[in-house]
Amino acid sequence: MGKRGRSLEKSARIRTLADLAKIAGVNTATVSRALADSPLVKTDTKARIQALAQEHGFRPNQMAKRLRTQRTGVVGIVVPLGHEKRQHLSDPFFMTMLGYLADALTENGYDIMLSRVIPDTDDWLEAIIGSGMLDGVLLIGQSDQFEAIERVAAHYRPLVAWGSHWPEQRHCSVGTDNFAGGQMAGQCLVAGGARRIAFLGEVRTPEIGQRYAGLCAALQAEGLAAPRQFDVHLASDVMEQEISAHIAEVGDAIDGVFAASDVIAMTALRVLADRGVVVPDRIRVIGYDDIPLAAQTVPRLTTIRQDVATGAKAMVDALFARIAGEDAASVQMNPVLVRRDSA
Amino acid sequence: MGKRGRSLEKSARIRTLADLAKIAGVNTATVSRALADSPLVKTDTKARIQALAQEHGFRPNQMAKRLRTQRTGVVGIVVPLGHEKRQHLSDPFFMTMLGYLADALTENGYDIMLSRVIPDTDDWLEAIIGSGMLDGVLLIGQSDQFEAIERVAAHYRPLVAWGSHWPEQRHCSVGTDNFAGGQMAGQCLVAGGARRIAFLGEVRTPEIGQRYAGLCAALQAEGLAAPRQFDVHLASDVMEQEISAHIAEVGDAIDGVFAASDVIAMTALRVLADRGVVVPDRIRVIGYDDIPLAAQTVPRLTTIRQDVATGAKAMVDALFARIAGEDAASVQMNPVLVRRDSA
DNA sequence: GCCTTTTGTGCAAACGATTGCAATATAGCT
DNA sequence: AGCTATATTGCAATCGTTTGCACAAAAGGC
Repeated sequence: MGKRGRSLEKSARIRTLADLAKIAGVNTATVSRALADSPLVKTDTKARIQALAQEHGFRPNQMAKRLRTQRTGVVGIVVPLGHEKRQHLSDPFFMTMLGYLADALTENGYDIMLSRVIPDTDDWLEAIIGSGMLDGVLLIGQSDQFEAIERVAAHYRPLVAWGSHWPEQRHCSVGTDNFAGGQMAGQCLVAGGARRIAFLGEVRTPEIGQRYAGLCAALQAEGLAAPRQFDVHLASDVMEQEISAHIAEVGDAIDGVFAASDVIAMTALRVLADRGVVVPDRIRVIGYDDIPLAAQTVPRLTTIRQDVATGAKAMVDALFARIAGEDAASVQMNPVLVRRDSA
Repeated sequence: MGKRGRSLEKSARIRTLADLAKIAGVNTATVSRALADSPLVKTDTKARIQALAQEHGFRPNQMAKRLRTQRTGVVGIVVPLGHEKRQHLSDPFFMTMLGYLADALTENGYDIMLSRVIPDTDDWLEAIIGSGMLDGVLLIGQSDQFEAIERVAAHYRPLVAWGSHWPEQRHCSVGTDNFAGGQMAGQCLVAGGARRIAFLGEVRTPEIGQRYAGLCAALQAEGLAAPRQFDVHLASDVMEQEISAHIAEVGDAIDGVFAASDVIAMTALRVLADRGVVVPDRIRVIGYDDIPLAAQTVPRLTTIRQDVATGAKAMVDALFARIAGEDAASVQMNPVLVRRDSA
């Protein structure tokens, strides 16, 4: 006839080290060490405490642990959306990257804190870092925030960004050689017979800007006219209209399209199909990234592959090195042309 | 002699409330209240302290704050991958969902902790919850972990899952009526003239199982034969081969395909194109989800839309209610048929 | 047996914030 | 001026761990 009816068997829940210490008849210190599997505590005491913990489903409070150890075990993954306010966290390339990063981090016992940031104030990165919650930060893409990243990198080491690398750059970045990638795309289009080429994508961000630069260089090397460049927003609801308008504008004046990403390329493919333009016969199309779905389009998309898996691994390796206080240089990987049916 | 003091502008960094309190000449309590914009502290003191904090770029240590307040301000987003060990966090539907969830949570001042879990031990959810790091948990998909979720939901309230709802279910779920969606898909295929239908997808998870059940019901209502069902793995590198094999196996025996997700449908479209099968004339294809890229396929994919945006909002609303101690019922939304060109 | 080592445990001080309560300064009234 | 009500600020306890150090018990050496 106890008043508290529901706590039948299990007496008060074990929530803290102290609780557990009490029922184990030892000090919290011992419990703490036992759970950490410290060699300091006697083997049977350890076993007994661990069993007790298991039985009561006890898990130490992470907040307290982190406060005490000054190690959070959390790394932040941040997607800066500076140039693309309406974009949702949905670009398949970034998402695949996120998946691999998540894998690598979880494997190493780190938790992930995800932020999708629209850099409105200029201290967005400082805010994330200064919260004291993070052992390190991974940026997926530099967006148009190169300056902000540089500034922070000057005094904050455990920071690695996916993206471009510039000669004078201070922050650690991992990425493919976008200039080379752009060149390859250009050469591929030209080799297929294309002469008048359009580039679909905003060139304001370093990554895409370099791809565009590579394309220009390739065309120039062949003695061809500079490409026409069109801005394209990544928000899915406007992209198709924009591309459609651009294609309509250039009409027959082009015979090749280099899209800044596969999603853009796929949309372009769709728009061209609508207009009855046969790809690649009439217009050749090449994308960038090689997202999984790129192999499933009709026609299959020719594209420049960025190897996400090794890229993610490189990012995490670099980050761990920097967390450990070592130094880690930027890495620039080589993109590879994946020749399929669209160019 | 002047005392050592404020003249050293660049002196020791301000890291703690105490540091700031010292240079402000007040107690930590006042600083704490000032930064929290408490009405208890005098307006000018407040302003002075805030200015000082700003100037030194001071941000309070979150770990300490959370330990003290017992509120973490973090919600966990967990993607259970029970039935699909090789899947990376990459299904566009889940990713779009993640984006919307991230938006809604960040808007409300919550941080996100992302876990991609392969439920190897059966207390994976307990482990996540018991860490004391999370104010609440959002599950993106139930996978085949219905039992585990139910078990935890019995004693842990702030938990909301995307997925199916069963009559006897205890945990709060938000999702579309998958049975109805399956029915709609079936009816659409039949209305277009299809008679022998294949279902592409594993029926082990409740969500997809219900879609399949809906399809069966629709066919039965029309007096048609039961559909053929094929397992398909979500890992992108094997999916195409699997589907290809399945299509080859049934050969001319089918004239309609209902894919459990748009990604599967897109791959099916590709496979059919390879075989020279004209969609929808020879085989009609319908997908599920309506991911952004579904509108960009050739031919454009007919599909059953799940409204991610309102779904995510509903999940977050329910979670907040539950965090606040209120009760929130499961919600089941109506899927809608998006008729495009593939069926 | 006495004096070192070696093992195990316990004590208590951090970690850096928040907050109930006490204390003081200021204002408001006769 | 005297006294109360109110606006500010300070004190100190607390959140739940970890860990340096002291300490006790057992073991080893002579």
